[in-house]
Amino acid sequence: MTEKATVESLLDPATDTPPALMCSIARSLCVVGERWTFLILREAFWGSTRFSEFRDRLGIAPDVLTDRLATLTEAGVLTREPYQEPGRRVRDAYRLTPAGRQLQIVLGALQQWGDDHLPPPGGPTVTRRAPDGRPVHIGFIDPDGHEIPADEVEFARTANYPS
Amino acid sequence: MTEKATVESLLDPATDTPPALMCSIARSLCVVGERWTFLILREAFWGSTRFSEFRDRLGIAPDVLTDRLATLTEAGVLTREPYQEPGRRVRDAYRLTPAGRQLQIVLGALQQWGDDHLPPPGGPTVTRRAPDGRPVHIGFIDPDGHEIPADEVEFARTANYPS
DNA sequence: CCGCCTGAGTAGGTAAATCCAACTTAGCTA
DNA sequence: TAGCTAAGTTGGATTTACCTACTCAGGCGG
Repeated sequence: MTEKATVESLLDPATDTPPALMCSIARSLCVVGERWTFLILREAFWGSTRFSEFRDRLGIAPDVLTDRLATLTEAGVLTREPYQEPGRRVRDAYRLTPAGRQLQIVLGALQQWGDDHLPPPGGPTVTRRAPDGRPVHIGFIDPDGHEIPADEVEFARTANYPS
Repeated sequence: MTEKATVESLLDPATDTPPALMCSIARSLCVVGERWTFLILREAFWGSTRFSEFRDRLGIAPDVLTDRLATLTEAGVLTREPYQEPGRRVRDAYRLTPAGRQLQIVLGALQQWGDDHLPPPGGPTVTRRAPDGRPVHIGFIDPDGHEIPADEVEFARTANYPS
């Protein structure tokens, strides 16, 4: 990982990547694992679309933001759409793609863990609710849509797992 | 974020942290958001407990590994336990705490997203199965244990959300 | 047309994190 | 007492992040 690891480079047999770096978690982290990326995504979920919104809300350096937005756009997590307010010039809006929206589960899981184990004074800062108003949590689910307790889930490497 | 952001520093009113950095996601990322951390946790879930196991499986630099293990131990995600093989000297084993085991949902969500959107050639490298053998996925669940589709979940900032 | 304003970056220098290889240390064994 | 090994530590080079200032393009007012 001396150079910036891309998904392509991890999967390229020519690079002698340690096998353990090739799993789905490592590939996801190539896209979303750099510093600031999850926070940028969080802002995108709250509705930020413009460069200056991300920069101002997060206090991130502009060159780093440029880099992260490019990585996310190339990976298909965000799209750039030309966008024009009346009487303003055209500019780009960064919006979540369907693939990006599916990262909501990852963000929600991080949020849930932080609420449970690093509680802020004053209680949680965000709630997740079903249409009927009841609280929603994140967990493992079987094909019928029923929760499976975490300690009953069996993880197994497939034949395709890098040895 | 010029110095290493700790959970304590984010919550300390004396530091003028941008408010958006104080949510549960940001606090979780102080613990698990640094480079290598998720991969170390993945190895811990697969059963690695010793310094050399993490180092050799991941190819991580030993000084970085020392730092990450210390961060995770201080945050209560791992514990150090003295451990002795017969005929060997005592050494420390790093094991997941209950709080650490709950990160399985975050890792599973990353894995699921990678399998869905950055598919490896040859199919998924890991499966998640219920005791009856059926596949398990990760998603939103109501208090009765029934799945809620992601697009029906409403996220709302509470009064405690930093403005 | 001309100068000004604004959003969206780019550039340059500094600080910090990472990487890599070599070295140290503490117990056990011979 | 010397050697072996796991678990780090240390020093120096490289990469990444940070921060400030600057550029660039389009729209607007005059």
